[in-house]
Amino acid sequence: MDQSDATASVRGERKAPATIYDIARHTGFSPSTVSRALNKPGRLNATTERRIRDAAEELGYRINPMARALPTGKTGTLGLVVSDITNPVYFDLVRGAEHIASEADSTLIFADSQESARLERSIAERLQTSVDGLLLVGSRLGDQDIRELSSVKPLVVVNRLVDGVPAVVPDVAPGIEAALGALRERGHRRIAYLAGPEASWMNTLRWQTLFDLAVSWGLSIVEIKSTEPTRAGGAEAFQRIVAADVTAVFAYNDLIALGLLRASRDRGVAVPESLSIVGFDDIFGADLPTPALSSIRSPLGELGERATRRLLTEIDGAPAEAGAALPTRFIDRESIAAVRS
Amino acid sequence: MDQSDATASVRGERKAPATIYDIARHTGFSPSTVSRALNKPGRLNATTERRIRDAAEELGYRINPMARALPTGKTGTLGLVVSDITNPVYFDLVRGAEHIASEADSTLIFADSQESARLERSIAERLQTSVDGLLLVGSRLGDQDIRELSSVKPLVVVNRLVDGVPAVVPDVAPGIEAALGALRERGHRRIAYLAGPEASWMNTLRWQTLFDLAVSWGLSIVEIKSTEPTRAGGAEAFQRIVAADVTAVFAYNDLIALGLLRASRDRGVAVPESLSIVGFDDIFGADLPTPALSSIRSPLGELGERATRRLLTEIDGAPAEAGAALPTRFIDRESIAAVRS
DNA sequence: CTGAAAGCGCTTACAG
DNA sequence: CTGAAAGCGCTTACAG
Repeated sequence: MDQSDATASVRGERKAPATIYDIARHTGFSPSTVSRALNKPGRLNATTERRIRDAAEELGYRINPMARALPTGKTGTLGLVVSDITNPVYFDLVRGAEHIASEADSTLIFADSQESARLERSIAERLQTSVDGLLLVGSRLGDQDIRELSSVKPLVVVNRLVDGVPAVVPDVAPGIEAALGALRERGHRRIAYLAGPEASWMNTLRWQTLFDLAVSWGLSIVEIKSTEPTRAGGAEAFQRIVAADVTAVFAYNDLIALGLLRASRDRGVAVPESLSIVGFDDIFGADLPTPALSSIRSPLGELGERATRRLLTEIDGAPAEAGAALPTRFIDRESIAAVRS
Repeated sequence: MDQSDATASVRGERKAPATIYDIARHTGFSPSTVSRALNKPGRLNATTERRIRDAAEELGYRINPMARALPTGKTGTLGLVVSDITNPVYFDLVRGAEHIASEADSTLIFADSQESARLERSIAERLQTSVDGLLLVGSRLGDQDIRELSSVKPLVVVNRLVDGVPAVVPDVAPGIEAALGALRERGHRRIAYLAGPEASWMNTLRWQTLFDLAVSWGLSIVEIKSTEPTRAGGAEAFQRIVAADVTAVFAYNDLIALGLLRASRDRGVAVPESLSIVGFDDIFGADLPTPALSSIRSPLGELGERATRRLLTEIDGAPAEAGAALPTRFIDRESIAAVRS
């Protein structure tokens, strides 16, 4: 229900917020002095600073960030645009970014491109004029678009590499190697990769890394398309997985893996006895089903921290420091087992 | 790894973005005319409008929303602050809000208060000067704080009622009644409510509604505290649930319910045979465990739409239209069963 | 230590 | 239909 009526008491009574001019009038100082008192503590006569601060407090003054941004060019806020704010993958990344942003006294705001490249572009452009820098995670944009955005304001992409733009990505190899190794030890020889969106850079990286390793180990490996990177997409691929006659499958992400897991159970294919499944990302919920999903986890929190730090240095024009690799690791739960002989 | 070097190519080459003055110079018209051409299509000589638009395009002009906001007081953006952006509960709500915002050509930005009232207040204050209105969902703030925020700019609270401020909340009764009814039919007489945060208005509403109904039906009902509204909090409460000697428990939310479910299984208490569990919110993942969680679902998407529409009318100063009730409903999956005789 | 002035990028009465 | 001017709220050289 709406609580429509209670509203009347507030409506229309909104008083214009106090400005530095109000404080100036109130204290007899000039607006310049007020501005200094509020922004450069210690640079003024202590008592005038005191009086101005008190007046500000009394009048309920809050700085107008947009008015400040005009002369300074700095908004004090960072933007994080994700391809799908509704995807649990990004939770830790968000936390990491928040952590660093707050250390730097920047406000972090989020925007959601809802998996649409068109929307992503317009949101990023829009946001760009209102923030000091942008974090683009899981971007669906083309390299050229990203480069153009990057040329107008500091920007760092996460989980993707684009020539000429700062990026931070995890090292997927360790996790994949551990998972594939665990499978090989358990006798698996025929493996499938259930792919993600073709436009996803990360999808290509995962597939390529897995492919190279499997080949070098003499395992057979096939890529199987999925319709969408969701549980529905995973379920939909079930028949094609079965038809491919593999004993184990890597899924592009946990959503797909979860969908496949469920479909397998529903259609009577036992996981992990008849089919081993490993996902990517270790999202919220991966440990919920029976069997719990084994998954390759990115150090998302650190990715978020690193990316934000990178963005901050980019904004300051400071040189970027090289960072250590951010290795993925394999979280082995219950969805893989020895192949039946 | 960081891709530090590739960056050099971009660094420092950022050209100042084009302004309407650049366009003016470029076309020979005045800035006022440029402004009009860009904002009031049709009000100008068609060919001058054409030429100005072409020049804008050519120069890669993008309006500076903050500069525009100063004289107009309108930013064209709406803010949504959630108590925990990492909680799957809000997914549908976000989608609903996005839907309405985009229909109104407003940009929706998000901010996360990380379950901290202090942070929530400062973020809300900060954001308020940069948006046309604010949506506060699952606020941890006191009524008075919310009222103060509401007095400076349009604001609507979601999932909570505060005297004097526009709000939209679901009707929890139908879902609770259906769930409790299902339990009663199956012979349950002793019920527990595993509570959420005391500061949560929604927690109080759920408990109160459940309590009143149980009492009126002659069922016994107890409230059991939890340490936090998470899976860990649910697991931690397991022993107290067992000690309370109830046959069914309602959990404040699905996170708690999921934690309890898992703890029960781990400690050898069969769900639903020995203990029936029902959660709230039907979040992502509720259907994943075995048994799948039965849960009371809010029409979150509609809540988000409704709240955003309400905010928009508040911004326009239009009168609010009363809305129909937004009933919850019971999604009965596998976590409840008849009490063993 | 403090103030007057110019400027950030835009909009909008007010004239013409 | 178009332009000159004032103003939105702030900051920051430049003087004093």
